[in-house]
Amino acid sequence: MEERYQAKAIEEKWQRIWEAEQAFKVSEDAAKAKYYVLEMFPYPSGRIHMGHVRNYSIGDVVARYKRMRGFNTLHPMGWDAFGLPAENAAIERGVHPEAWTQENILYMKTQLKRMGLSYDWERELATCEPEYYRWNQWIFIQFFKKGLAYKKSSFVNWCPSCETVLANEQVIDGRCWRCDSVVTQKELEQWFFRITDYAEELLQDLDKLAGWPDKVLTMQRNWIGKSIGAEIDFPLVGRDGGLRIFTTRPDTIFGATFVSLAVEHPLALDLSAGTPQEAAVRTFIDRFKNVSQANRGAEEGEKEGVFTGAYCRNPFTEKNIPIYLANFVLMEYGTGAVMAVPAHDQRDFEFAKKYQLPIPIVIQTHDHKLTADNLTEAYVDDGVMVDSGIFSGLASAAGKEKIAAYAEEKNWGKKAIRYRLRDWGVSRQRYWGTPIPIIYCDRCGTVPVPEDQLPVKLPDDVPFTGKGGSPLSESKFFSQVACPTCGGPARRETDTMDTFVDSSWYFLRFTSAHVATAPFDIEKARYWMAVDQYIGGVEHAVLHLLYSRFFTKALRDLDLAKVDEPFANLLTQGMVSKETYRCSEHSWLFPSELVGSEKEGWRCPQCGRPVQKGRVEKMSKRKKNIVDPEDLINLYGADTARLFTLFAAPPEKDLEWSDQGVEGAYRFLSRLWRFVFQHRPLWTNVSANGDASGLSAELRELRRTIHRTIKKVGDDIDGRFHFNTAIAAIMELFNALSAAAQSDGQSNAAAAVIQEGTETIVVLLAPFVPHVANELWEELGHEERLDQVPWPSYSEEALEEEKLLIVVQVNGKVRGKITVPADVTQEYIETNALADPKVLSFLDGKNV
RNA sequence: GCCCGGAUGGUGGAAUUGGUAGACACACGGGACUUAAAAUCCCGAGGACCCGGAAGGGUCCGUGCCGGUUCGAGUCCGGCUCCGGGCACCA
Repeated sequence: MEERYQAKAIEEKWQRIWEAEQAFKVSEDAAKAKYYVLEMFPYPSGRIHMGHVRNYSIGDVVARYKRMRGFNTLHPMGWDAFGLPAENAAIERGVHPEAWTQENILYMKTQLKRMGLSYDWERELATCEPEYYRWNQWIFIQFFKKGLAYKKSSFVNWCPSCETVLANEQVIDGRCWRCDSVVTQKELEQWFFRITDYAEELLQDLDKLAGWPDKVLTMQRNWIGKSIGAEIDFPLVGRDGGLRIFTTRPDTIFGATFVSLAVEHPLALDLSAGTPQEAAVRTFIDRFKNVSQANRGAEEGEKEGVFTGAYCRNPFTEKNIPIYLANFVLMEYGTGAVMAVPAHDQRDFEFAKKYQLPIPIVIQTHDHKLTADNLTEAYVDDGVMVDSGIFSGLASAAGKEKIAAYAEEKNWGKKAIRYRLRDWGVSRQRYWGTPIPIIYCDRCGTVPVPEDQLPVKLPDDVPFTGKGGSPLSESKFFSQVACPTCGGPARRETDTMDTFVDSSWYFLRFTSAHVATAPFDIEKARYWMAVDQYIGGVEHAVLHLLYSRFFTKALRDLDLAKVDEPFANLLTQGMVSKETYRCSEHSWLFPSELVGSEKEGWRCPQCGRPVQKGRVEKMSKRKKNIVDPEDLINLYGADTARLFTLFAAPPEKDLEWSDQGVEGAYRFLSRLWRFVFQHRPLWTNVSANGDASGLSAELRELRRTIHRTIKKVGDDIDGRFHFNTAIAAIMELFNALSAAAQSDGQSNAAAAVIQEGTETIVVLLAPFVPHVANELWEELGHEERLDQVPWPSYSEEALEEEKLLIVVQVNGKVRGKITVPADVTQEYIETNALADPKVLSFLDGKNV
């Protein structure tokens, strides 16, 4: 190798070596401590982007570091390969989703390999392969048998223009994400997973996840949304039965002056039958029933309702109160019926004002300042119960308990707990997903596909039209099937599964990626699970991470998984952003398109208008602020790309892209490279034997710096993930070595310490910039691959300070600095500190 | 509206437990090398002010704003402002 740093040749060389030697292949080894580090696997969109580079660079540092620390380290990679873009490509360009996906996987795999990521590629998997998705189907059937998968009719988001169901996350402000049509509601038969069975455990076990960011824990807690309250029956007046309501504020029940129902409530129409209100109610229901919840208020939060003509009795006040339908009541939460307490609930307050319903105060502030007249908004805080019969005078907190207990005693209702979490609808009317392995027979009903007939493969005779309905039903042979139970004519389910199913257990599959007889090998999973460190974007804080936790628990209850939680530690990395440029006339512009200069101001290439440097935003094609990792690798090499993304910001923070910063990273590697080749000739006769005796004070200090750096870099990587400060410390050490080499590069003693320092830098850099570190290690005359070198340990003896700098503060302000030998007494320091003239000048009186 | 984060030089960011604020890097300025440029190397730098011929030395201010605790606060407490994110009629 020559004296110029040539990233391309070095990187190709080491990637070849790692491949040939299967350097990162692992298997179970009971003798070694295991470590499982996993980055969220990518969707094969075509090319990797900077978010991937950042995510996988972070994971690779952890993997390589843990390996050097002696852990048996599992670091796999695969493809979340089902999903909509492949189907859209098929519709728009006539490529089969399978071909499109495989091509993308192939290309992205070469890109990842060029990053030098230390994956065990033998465990590679793609969720669109029948060998993978057959186990989605198998798990579905196990869930079905346990009642965890079930079918029910439910309202779904429906785009009338695309004629398809939309997932909640595809509805933006009540409109379709693709065509911008107003989303409606449609009732469809859908398959669900009973995730709500695990609501309480999913909530409780968040406390076990000490290694997760608080932010994510909070988001999951809110998503599960546990509410404690009571269900109480309000008997109907003039007919049998009652309305069961759910409330978290039973203490306000004496203030309930009406009841509100969702338009979907089963009794909604029935109650008005035969009353003068019937027509109005029918109109109201028709107006709202197909409108998605997000679109039900004409304006933000506008309350609307209609009287049903019917009454029910508040069991506590024994008064008859009217029943209304209201546009803001949700059928899916609670019971679809709400006791309305206008004085103490803002929605009910607005509703009562609008329809002139009474607003009695039943919770008073402690200074009794609420009156019917001065109430301008609902009083929703705690207080003292008033006008509440025998409960008057109780604090509202105590009242909640007492009222609920009283209702239970009288058999009017019971204490109840509700969650916002809904069961997980997994049916998708799509082609490119896992076929749901169910057969419908007129005689036998809903029958799962027998396990020995799995996988139910995707048919390849489906036209891709983009029209509504399930594409699988267009296949000539797919749907028609003999009933597995009776042999009679039957039809297959033609919906496919939500792709989140695929990603809910792939981390288990990685422990035995190619086992053909089970979703994963139980013993291997027992060895590797849980994932010790999971790394990915915060956008998955709820859905993917919650579904994976649910799957892990459900598979545990099927005696497959042996852990309660899949991911012991979670790191959510920030996004990669860059400045944008925008012309008022011609929208977003690439920086390279701009004309003019930084000093004179940039102008638009089309209209010549001045262009302002815009906000720093997440990299996106639309905003033209992307950097293609491939260009970066071609220009500087993978090591530079890795070094910059790791150095520019701590992993959990957003990273602002800087082209100059990349240059800086490259310069550092070049400088190190040159340094090694320049000084190596001096090291042929010396060896770093760690013997410090006879070294000058300067060299002893240099050795101290070396060992301090070893300690700091280890501490920074381990658990803290402060890669930016770890790299900064390495740079500091390098600066110190450079300075030493310049002032005293000739003596044998100095050469030995500088050699020790240089080797230390190369080893410490191995997790961050593996190619150049490996190459330099070899150039330094080492036979064994740097990947196999253990992480260096620091010497306590070398760390020991001989002299200490003592900062003397007077009233918190630095007034003097004294240097003392490390082994002196307290009095010695005090005496010297008080002898310092500067300190003295600030000490008019006594010292503390 | 509710719940989480965050705010430190020209910029990205350091400061791990309340103890020298601004490590490291980028950008910038100056110098060396060069016919020249690039590359490389060296030096400088928070702000205001003071002493000195100079090298240098010193004082005060300074971590979004106001207040508090403490010998001492970027760090802890109370009250705001702004920015980012999540949830959003959940009874």
